[in-house]
Amino acid sequence: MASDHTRTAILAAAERLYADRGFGDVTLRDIVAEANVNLAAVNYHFGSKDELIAELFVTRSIATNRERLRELKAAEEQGGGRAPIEVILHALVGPTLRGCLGPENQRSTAARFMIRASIESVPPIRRIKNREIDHLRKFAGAMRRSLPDRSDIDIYWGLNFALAMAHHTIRESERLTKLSEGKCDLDDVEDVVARVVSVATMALTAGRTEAKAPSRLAAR
Amino acid sequence: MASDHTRTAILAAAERLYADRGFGDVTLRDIVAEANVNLAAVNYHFGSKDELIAELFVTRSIATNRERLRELKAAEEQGGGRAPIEVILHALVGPTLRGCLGPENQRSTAARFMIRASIESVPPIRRIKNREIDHLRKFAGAMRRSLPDRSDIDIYWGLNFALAMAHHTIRESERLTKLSEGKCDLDDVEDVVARVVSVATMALTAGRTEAKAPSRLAAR
DNA sequence: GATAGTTTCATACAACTGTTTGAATTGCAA
DNA sequence: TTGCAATTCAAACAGTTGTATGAAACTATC
Repeated sequence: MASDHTRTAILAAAERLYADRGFGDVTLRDIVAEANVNLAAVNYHFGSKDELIAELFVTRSIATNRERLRELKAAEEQGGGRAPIEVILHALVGPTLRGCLGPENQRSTAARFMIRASIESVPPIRRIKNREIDHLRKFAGAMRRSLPDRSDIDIYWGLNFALAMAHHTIRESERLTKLSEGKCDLDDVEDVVARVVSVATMALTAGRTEAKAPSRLAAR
Repeated sequence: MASDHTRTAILAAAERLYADRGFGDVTLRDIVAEANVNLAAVNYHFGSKDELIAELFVTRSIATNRERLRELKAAEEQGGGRAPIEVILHALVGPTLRGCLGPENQRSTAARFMIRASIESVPPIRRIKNREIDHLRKFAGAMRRSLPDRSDIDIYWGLNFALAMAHHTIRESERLTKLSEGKCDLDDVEDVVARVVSVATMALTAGRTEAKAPSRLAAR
């Protein structure tokens, strides 16, 4: 019951501050000042600072994961249980990239928070990330169904590289912009997604079939 | 002058502790206890905690960078100013991967420290990383010479993806092992390097020439 | 062996952290 | 209104942090 107003205000303020300044130098006192609530409110409503961070991260994580699985499921249903590998990879990296890149001024606080979380990775967040493996396994399964002639090893490496490119591009987007002197346009999110998916697809299909047609050809 | 013994002991102890437990929860008191020196010694010899961390990181960084440039230069000289793209990529990701992967028990403290630095990225380290762009530009230059028909945009994206795969694999090596149930062997460093180089090469040469022969064919 | 410069040491300091406390206030039901 | 629970609040707490101090111990030079 109750208005929940304080709770909400703390969550919003914390997300904003963490997104802007990182976990390292944002204190509870900064948060409650920004939220215009009393210092003790954080411990009253959340138990501890770590639980506050965890709640923020979990909320955003399950939103992203749900989005990913929604795309994946739709693709597999349409393909009769077997989706093209590009579509699977698109479902894997699309939601994250779409959430975390794009014009900075229209990037949501939630997105900027998740970028921070991927850069700094404080203990409470690291604990949660470890539980993400089950979620990734679902994608590995879909990839195996899509490319039944590829070994598990190759599947996992492909999955790893796809996530690598997506996350690294998010983490180091500033550096890539500076390095390329603006030539790499990170605001064109769909182009970034297409590049990541394309390379990951090549990684998974090289020396086997054409990149375009995931097939069930010869075994290794 | 002087024996430098204290200085050295502090550096060694700090590197070991940071590598094992992360920057977050290693205090100066932990370090001086491990090094068997007085608390004030850190400030006396290094000025501040941040300067100690910075010194550790720059030492290791320039070692890695020197190694990378050595490989790159040798390759370009042998190729008469133009090295095959695979060899350039090998010089880019090889030293880091070789330093940070491999059987855990024979992984150097320096390597484990650098992994930490890439995961946690505290302020003094972040400041130094920003100066790494000049170093990367040298590789971009070599890649451009190797693939003169590719646009700068593609070069930078290829560079970005190569670093992405290498660093992410290091950062998340534990997770990949767990996810693949040990099927992906991260101790076989040369296999990992080959995989990263192979995928990055494909990314840079796809739709242009065969992956094997970096050539000077038709323009885009 | 006295002197000057460097290095070590125990200790204190000042600031900041997340958390707790217990009293005041609020909101709502009877 | 009365009573009771939920919430807010100011204040203090307990712990830790990096840093500074000034005296002691050492080292090498003359």
